Amino acid sequence: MTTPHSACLHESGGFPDRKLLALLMADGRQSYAALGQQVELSTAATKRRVDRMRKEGVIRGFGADVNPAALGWSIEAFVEIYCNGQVPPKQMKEFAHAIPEVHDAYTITGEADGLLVVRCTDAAHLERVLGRIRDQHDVLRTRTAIVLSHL
Amino acid sequence: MTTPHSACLHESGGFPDRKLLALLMADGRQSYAALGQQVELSTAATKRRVDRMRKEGVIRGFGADVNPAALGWSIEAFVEIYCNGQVPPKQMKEFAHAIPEVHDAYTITGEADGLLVVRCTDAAHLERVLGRIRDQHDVLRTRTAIVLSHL
DNA sequence: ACTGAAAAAGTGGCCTG
DNA sequence: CAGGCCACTTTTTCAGT
Repeated sequence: MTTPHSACLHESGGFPDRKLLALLMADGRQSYAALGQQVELSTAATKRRVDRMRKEGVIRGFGADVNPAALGWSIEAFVEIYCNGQVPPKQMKEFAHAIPEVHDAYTITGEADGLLVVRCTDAAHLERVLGRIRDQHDVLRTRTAIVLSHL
Repeated sequence: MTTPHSACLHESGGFPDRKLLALLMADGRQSYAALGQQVELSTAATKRRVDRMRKEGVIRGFGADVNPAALGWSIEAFVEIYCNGQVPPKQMKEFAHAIPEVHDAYTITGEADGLLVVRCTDAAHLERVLGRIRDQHDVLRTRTAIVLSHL
């Protein structure tokens, strides 16, 4: 579910909202006062807009961008999974949740049925995780691409 | 460059740092006071730790998690690119920067040479972007997987 | 929608273990 | 050093216009 309930920014007055989103994506800890100056709105008006966008699901939340290497996750890999017959997204989700090294999971078009983003501490760890993925029911095979550089 | 300068959390005293990172990843707008309570540290000590982790590059920044659909990006796709000979990451980076619909770019191991994460407004838009990617020098072909669901 | 006052959060100094 | 404490500034929040 990528689109929760309401979706697109209504065109009327959508301009400050878009700018607010850009500013918040660049620095999610800015004060409402600072944001307000940049969009030429009062602090209160700025906060109301941000609160509304949060309630609408336009803003899903705020997070920190943490260097994975600093936490010991030195290897990142994309793992395509090829399944037996059709695999409902629900099942994908469940088994992705069961493996903590899986940081993102998608169902996709094309040859593969799913795509996992996996983070591991080292090659041996990745090998073990791939084994666990392949041991899941209905997973026929995997195709792994290790990230060499992130641009 | 995924690892800027210093990297791993020093083990001594690394515990509150890890917890802080987890808390900040879950909600990057919490106050230092609230964070401090959860790690049983004073407000000032909490801020000092967060500031240090920012300087060290452990925390790269803070951002808002924005629903792409709300901005009109209704299609997301992974595009593998297959190149002519070897392609230096620098070149990948340059051409990825040249196409604004490319939101992430990786060089990877395996059959493909690179992987792009692309966001478009609709199928026609995606088709145009794929055309532009294929028109780049040294790009032999692409292999696209459109995201059906994000788990 | 703006204003201003009260409450809360951010920031830096200083001292202790 | 890293942590707690304290004073000072900025920001947020909530009244009453």
